[in-house]
Amino acid sequence: MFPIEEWRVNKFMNTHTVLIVDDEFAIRDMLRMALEMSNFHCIEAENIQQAYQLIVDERPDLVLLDWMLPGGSGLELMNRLKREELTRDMPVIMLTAKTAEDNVIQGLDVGADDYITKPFAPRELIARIKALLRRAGGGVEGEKIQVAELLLDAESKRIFIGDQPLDMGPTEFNLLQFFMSHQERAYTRGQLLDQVWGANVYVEERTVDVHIRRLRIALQSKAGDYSNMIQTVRGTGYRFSSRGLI
Amino acid sequence: MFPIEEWRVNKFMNTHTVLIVDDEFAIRDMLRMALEMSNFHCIEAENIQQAYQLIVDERPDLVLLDWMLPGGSGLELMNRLKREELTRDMPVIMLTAKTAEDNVIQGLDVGADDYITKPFAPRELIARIKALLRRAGGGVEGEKIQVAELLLDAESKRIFIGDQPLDMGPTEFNLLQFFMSHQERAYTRGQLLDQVWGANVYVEERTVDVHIRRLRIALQSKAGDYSNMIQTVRGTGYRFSSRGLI
DNA sequence: CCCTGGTTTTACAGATTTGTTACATTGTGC
DNA sequence: GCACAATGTAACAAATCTGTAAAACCAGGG
Repeated sequence: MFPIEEWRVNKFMNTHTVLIVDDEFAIRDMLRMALEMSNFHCIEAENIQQAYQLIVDERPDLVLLDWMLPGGSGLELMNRLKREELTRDMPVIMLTAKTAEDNVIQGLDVGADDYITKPFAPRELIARIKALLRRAGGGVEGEKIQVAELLLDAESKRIFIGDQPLDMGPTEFNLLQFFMSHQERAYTRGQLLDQVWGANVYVEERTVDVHIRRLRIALQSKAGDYSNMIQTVRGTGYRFSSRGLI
Repeated sequence: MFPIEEWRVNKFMNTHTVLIVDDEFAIRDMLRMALEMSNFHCIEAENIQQAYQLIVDERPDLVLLDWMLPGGSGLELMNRLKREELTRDMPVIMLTAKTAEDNVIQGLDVGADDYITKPFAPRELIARIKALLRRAGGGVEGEKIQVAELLLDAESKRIFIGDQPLDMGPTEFNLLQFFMSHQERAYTRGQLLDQVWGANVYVEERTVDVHIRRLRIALQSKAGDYSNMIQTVRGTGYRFSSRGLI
């Protein structure tokens, strides 16, 4: 396989992806600067359409949304995000230019999770982002999920059975992480692709099977065999379940 | 979302209908080619009137709509679709050309569920269509129905007696799901075929008997025997009842 | 530029599910 | 009790789905 330590050091380490939505290049650049300083990974959009695509495709952990955008306010996007199941609980911070109190109230009303008025101190922005991410679940510190002796540590990106670390690839890890945080529910291959790979990536559905297999293999270790928690749901897809088979 | 019958039919036949709206024959042809390669069923319209007609008549699963159309832009159709209850949930992908002129509208959110700019790779189009169909149809209610110790968990697609999961095929599961959500009522074989198999599916009525038998067998487990809840209504068909047999 | 580890595609084998048929059994009205 | 219709059963071949191995592909590091 591969040494786990190594890919842990890549750019996805324990970084969160933040989508910056603003039409002014200068602002985007400034924000990117500030965020990357604090180890966030940034993607940018300059209009609503681009933003929506990126949100669906890349599933950022948080959205920084400018209130004023040409051709439809950020409010429009906001509504849309809150309307759809897939994006409903993605945290959004609204950027407002002036301290018009109405705007602030409106922004909160539509479902923005927080707001910040320009100009602002980078430290404040970072603080708010971290707070939101923490609140959104998972948190910057990384989560741990345990089922019986099987322990997933999101922060270190490792899986243990007891205290024996398992060896598996990044995709297998992500798959397992998704499964362990969505137990007892059957997912189609398509849904798994959406959730684990990201929407709109073009890969064959059968690819999922292959990774499922590798995950199952990885879950069989001297310390214990948890491979039967990854269950096949014939005609549908797969499911993670700590309850017995059949 | 979609009426359940429709969803089932599509699922069963594994073919979705896509309406292509574009005034240029060449484009329509190209799109049709790409789509049929991936097992989609295509219908075409070259103007808004035709398109609307087809949408109402044939209820496609998804609409591919060109932005530039003679005699009223695609925007017009878009608005209409989103305004009407009947068509509001129909996913629409907007085709936009990447000319400077069109950049003006780039930022506008007209309510399309996704956008793709010409020229595009067929693979990308297919990927986006699939993702969208998944999102549209994926709102399946995750219900749990319990009768005595018998528990149907739609989300995980499993049946339990107590906490012992049962083993049965997909068709048996669907059959039981239908029965458990329509208890105390007799259905003819024909009705069951319509409801569980999907409308306009050609299978012998006696096939139902066979699946009823398989379901009954599945409902007999060490943990309990619920097979007598599937009752024969002589001269009519079958019924699910939690009250005892007559 | 090649290596290397990881991912995706592909092809095929094996397993399960499914619809049908033929035959057995049951129930009903006479 | 008989005849007949309706339903239960078992077996089978076709269709589908999943598991698996291996080849093709890709990106990053030397």
